[in-house]
Amino acid sequence: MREVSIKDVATKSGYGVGTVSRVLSGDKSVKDSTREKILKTIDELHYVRNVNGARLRTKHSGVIAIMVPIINHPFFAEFVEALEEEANQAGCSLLLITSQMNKEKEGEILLKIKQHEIDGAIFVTHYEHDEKELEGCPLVSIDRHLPGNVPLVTSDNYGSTMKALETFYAHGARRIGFVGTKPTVESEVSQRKKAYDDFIAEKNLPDLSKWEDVSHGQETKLVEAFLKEHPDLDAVFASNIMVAATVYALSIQNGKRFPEDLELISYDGTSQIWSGNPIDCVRQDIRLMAKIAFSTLQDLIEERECQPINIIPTTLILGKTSKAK
Amino acid sequence: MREVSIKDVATKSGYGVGTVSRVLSGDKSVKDSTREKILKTIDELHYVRNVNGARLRTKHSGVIAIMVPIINHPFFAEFVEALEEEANQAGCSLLLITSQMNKEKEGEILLKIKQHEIDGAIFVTHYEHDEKELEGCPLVSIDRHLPGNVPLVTSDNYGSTMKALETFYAHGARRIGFVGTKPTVESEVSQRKKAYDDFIAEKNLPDLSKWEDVSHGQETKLVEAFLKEHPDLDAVFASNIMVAATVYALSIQNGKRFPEDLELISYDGTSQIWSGNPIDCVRQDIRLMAKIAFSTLQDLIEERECQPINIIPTTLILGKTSKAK
DNA sequence: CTGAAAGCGCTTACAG
DNA sequence: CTGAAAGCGCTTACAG
Repeated sequence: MREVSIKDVATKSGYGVGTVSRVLSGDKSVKDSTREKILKTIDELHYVRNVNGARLRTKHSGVIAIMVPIINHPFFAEFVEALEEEANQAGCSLLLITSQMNKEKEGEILLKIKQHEIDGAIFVTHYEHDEKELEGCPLVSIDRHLPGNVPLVTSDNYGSTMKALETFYAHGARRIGFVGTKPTVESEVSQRKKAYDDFIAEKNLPDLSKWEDVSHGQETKLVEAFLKEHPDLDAVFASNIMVAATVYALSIQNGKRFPEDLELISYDGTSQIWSGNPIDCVRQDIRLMAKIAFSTLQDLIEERECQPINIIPTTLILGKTSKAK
Repeated sequence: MREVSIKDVATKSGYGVGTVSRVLSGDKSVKDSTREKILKTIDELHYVRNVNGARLRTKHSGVIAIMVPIINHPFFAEFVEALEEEANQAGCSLLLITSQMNKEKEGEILLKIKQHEIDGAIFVTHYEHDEKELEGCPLVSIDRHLPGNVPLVTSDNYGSTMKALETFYAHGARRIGFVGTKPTVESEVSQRKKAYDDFIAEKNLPDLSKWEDVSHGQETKLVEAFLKEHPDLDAVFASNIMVAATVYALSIQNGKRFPEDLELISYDGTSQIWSGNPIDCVRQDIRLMAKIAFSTLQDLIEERECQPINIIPTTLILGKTSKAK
């Protein structure tokens, strides 16, 4: 049995397929009484529009892809969730692609765009293709400068870190540490470390930092080494929440109390590490980042002008593991 | 400028579009020399196949959807990641839909199937539509019986929980607690509680349980109340890792040591709560669950017979927060 | 306000 | 082993 198509609706309602199509797309020019009759027929026939016919014709799929290194990570997960909401509001579907640090998968996005499977994509990942390949592909990057003129959305990494460090300083901390996982590829995230370096240089403080390229899930070793090297810290700034949670857990196991014995602020304080996660943090406005990223991508897809660099402000959430109020 | 289509390849190579299509789909019947020439032309023209033409014709999209309540959660995230890998290996793309406890979004999946946007979907979520609606839609459910004959994939909730409880008992624990978040809708997850109930009845132990419908992120209150009600436990079984992590964190903050003062085993020990997460657990074989779910869905899509109920065995990971070895 | 027709880019029996 | 042709289901100028 053939599925019911726009033709069946046209025949049964007594109008042409063009008019049915106009009703489907909400075209204002259709007479009200016509619209009603057609809608009634659609209902009677349980007609549902086949998107592949439309996509073939219009050359737009209404699908975008999001590419993240991994999904089981608070920041990436929250970003994906926020992006999905943005996309859905605009009537778009979201294709998920996890790069798993696998370069091949990164190229797949470009292929999918050329295949007209997706209209564009957002990258929250390392990417090392050359300008030539990216040409003509609607792409937006998070936290990382891409070659060509791919727009960038990032948070205020430098300024927020600096502000957090100043907070420690203002409350008397002088032995201020910094621990973090260095990104494999240069990205805006490195501005967190740069802020620390500038800060200690300016205040003439000792360099108590550990900043290494460690894969996700291996943070424990990094943090253990860091805490062993610097057993007498007043305060620690952690470059992300996984590292911060490890600092917190290890220190508590060693009988330390926050903030009395040690202060801690983390970049990236997404909500779900464990329920009731108390760590003070620089909170990125992930929803806003997703919103800007999506609207920028839409501009690109519809060939409008767009902002090449978007730096989203953050909020400092304090009161539990640092002495600030 | 028009994009290059299969017609251009046909014209330039001197063959018909049918033959080009056969080369594209790897049809064996094409002569080697022909294939080579066409491949060369494809390369020269930088031709890329438009999937929407193919989808319209074949009525298959090669896309499936995964629907989870939220993505920022270790179990769901790992499952999605595993499923993506399965799908990709089979040449399928994965559409992500987060239900956010919003019933409307659940209906969208069905619509997308009817619209031919996706070939089928996997549900890891509550679902309350009636049998009629699900009819003819290729769907697989995780952890939850759906109306109609939607195949189910789940882990051995009852048996694994029982085994963990027996472990406590074997090491002398008698004040054994159970704490967990009760699913809003009846699901296989409730078998964990049932195992506890049966266990204490059989061993004639006191009921030290708390099992309530609490939303994700609100586990702290539940656990606090539980620990206050039962301050003198020997052992706790937590129905999921978010709850377990909260039990762990709160107990450590109160000076308890694991496993000396308190034993703890969790259902659902995914790796990333914090790096180095030490909690003993019933580990679900998420990869295998994803694999079975995907292959079952494929069977449905291609109208083959499939197993209606699939119970995947688990592994008990012990040695750190329980006294077992 | 509406219809007839062209065409988006592909695949697949069918015939040879 | 290959070609010509039909058709998947839609949208959109164009004409009236």
